Amino acid sequence: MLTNCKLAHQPHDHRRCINAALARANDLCATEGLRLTATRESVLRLLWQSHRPLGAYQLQDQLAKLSGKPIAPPTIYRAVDFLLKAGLIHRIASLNAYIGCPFPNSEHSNLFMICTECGSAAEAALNSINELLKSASEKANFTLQDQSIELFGLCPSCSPQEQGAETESLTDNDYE
Amino acid sequence: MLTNCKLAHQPHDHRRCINAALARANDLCATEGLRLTATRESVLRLLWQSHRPLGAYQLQDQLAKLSGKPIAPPTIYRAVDFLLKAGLIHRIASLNAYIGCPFPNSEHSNLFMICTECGSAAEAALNSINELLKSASEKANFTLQDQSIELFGLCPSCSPQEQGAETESLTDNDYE
DNA sequence: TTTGATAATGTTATGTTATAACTTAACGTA
DNA sequence: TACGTTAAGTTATAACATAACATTATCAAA
Repeated sequence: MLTNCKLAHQPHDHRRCINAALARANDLCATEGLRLTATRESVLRLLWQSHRPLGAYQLQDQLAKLSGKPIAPPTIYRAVDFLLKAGLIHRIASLNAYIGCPFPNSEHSNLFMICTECGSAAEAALNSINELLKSASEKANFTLQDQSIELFGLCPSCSPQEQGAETESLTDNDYE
Repeated sequence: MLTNCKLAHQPHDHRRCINAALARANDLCATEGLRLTATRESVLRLLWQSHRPLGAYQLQDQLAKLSGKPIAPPTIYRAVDFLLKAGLIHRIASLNAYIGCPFPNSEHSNLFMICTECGSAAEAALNSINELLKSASEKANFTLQDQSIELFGLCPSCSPQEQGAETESLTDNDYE
């Protein structure tokens, strides 16, 4: 399992997340001949500022504060569309919100663990899930094109159970 | 796998679907002491009229036509909320739309196969998926409360591949 | 270095989905 | 009947998203 659970659900220094995300974004744009403009970069930064998914109008407010001038919704949606198409962020449909992708170059499950208490969300990629969904689709003669898996519950920090249990079986990236 | 794939994705007589759904709804309401009022029943009927998920404002239009008088959004949303809480319908977040639940009394996976071509949607319940998601959550110390799995692709009727392949491995309810 | 094509952004308005807040009607019970 | 409860009507608005068109930036080719 590839995931950013530990980072996403626990307090930590986001600057490293942000820098790593920007480095990945710059790489990708250089490779693909895309332009990471100021607005797009700001939106990506904002999404990495927290591990909570942010809605378009939250992004609008924050970007307006940062830039000191009003920002219109289309500006936000354009930046978001660009980042979505580039695979740098994801949309979480049940929240109408967006979140940075921690491993844009890897195989995806589009699986998110969303904390109903604190709002944080972690992404995970799981081959076994992908295979299971693929085989279920085949059995149903359904030509699978895309998937979205949203799990709701309590993140480690918000869970009532003892925090002691370590998540040692996870391959947790550090993204430095 | 418990599913209504065959029915959902192929043309058939919806009257049996509707009648079966209403029977289930009446049963459930009798058991739980809930009221299936005229509005709620109409919304449930409309949702079973097609196997396409319908949005709130589609329901509004259709209900207005049926009743011959304008219907306000809250009326629809109240009926939808009631049916959701009763477990008689589901919300498909990526579509902002609602669909009847074919097996309200069974274990759920909240897994939908949504055709990007014709818009039909089938529900499936799969123990193996539920177990996999449960164990992945446990590994991440995530206390799973709820889940939503939305698969996008081509239903059997819209798939380019030969239609001949039978879905014999499915336990497909007929809901009569 | 101009020019012209393309990409990105600004701007205004509007479409779409969902809910708040308050009022009225209908139903069940004593 | 009066009362409590649940549902529905009504109006307005919040929240999310896009259409349509004008303007500006970018960059390569003439």
